[in-house]
Amino acid sequence: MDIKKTAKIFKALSNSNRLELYLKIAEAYETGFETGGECCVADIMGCLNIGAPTISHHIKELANADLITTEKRGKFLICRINEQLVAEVGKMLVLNRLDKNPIR
Amino acid sequence: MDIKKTAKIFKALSNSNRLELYLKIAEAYETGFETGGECCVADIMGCLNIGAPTISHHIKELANADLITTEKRGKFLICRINEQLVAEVGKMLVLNRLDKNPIR
DNA sequence: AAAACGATTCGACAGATATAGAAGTATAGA
DNA sequence: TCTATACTTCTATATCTGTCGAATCGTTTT
Repeated sequence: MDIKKTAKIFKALSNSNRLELYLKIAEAYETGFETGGECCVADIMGCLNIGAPTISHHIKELANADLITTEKRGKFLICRINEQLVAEVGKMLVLNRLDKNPIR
Repeated sequence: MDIKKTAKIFKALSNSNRLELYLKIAEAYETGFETGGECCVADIMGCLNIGAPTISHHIKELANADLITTEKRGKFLICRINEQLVAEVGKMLVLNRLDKNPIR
């Protein structure tokens, strides 16, 4: 993955409210068996202390960084985690020094 | 780990140059057997197209997020990865839905 | 002691960001 | 069809950020 895209991903997670937003979606994704792991904006607005326009803006940023995907269903916006990308980023972060230099 | 601290870590990695800086340090850390995995600012200045004051500033941000530790040795500043924190963040990012919901 | 070197601090500034309020759009329900 | 709901768009603003040049500091070399 290229540096600019990676930085963009981190930037999307660099704001407390946006990170919390992301974690809420991830949580719904992990626990949501029946619901299919979905999460809509109104659910979130209650927990976070920010207005709807701001949430809308944040969601767009998360989607723009490919961290989530969105889908309009009726009047709701459904958010889902982009599982693959998240896994990729997670791997990239972790050092593998110990594998290369087993003695240290 | 608390949300604010986590957001701060991501913010530290959210700028291309700073991320590259971090990766350079990580690289030195991974390959640096003889050197002890250290890395000084002057080494970096060559690769990145930014001035010394900016690098100094970026390093402080990385250190402030606990991603790296620094140590003054003579006129050099030595940077090292905070291996433990990085591993922690990496883990936090990864979803564990599959473990919880093995059927899906 | 003087010069060179590596890094830091300060001040400035253009550009980005988070947020809100007001108004708008589209869908759902009565 | 009217109203309510869920979300978006637009606009404005206060704050934050990345970067630089100039000056400075501490260490090493000559």
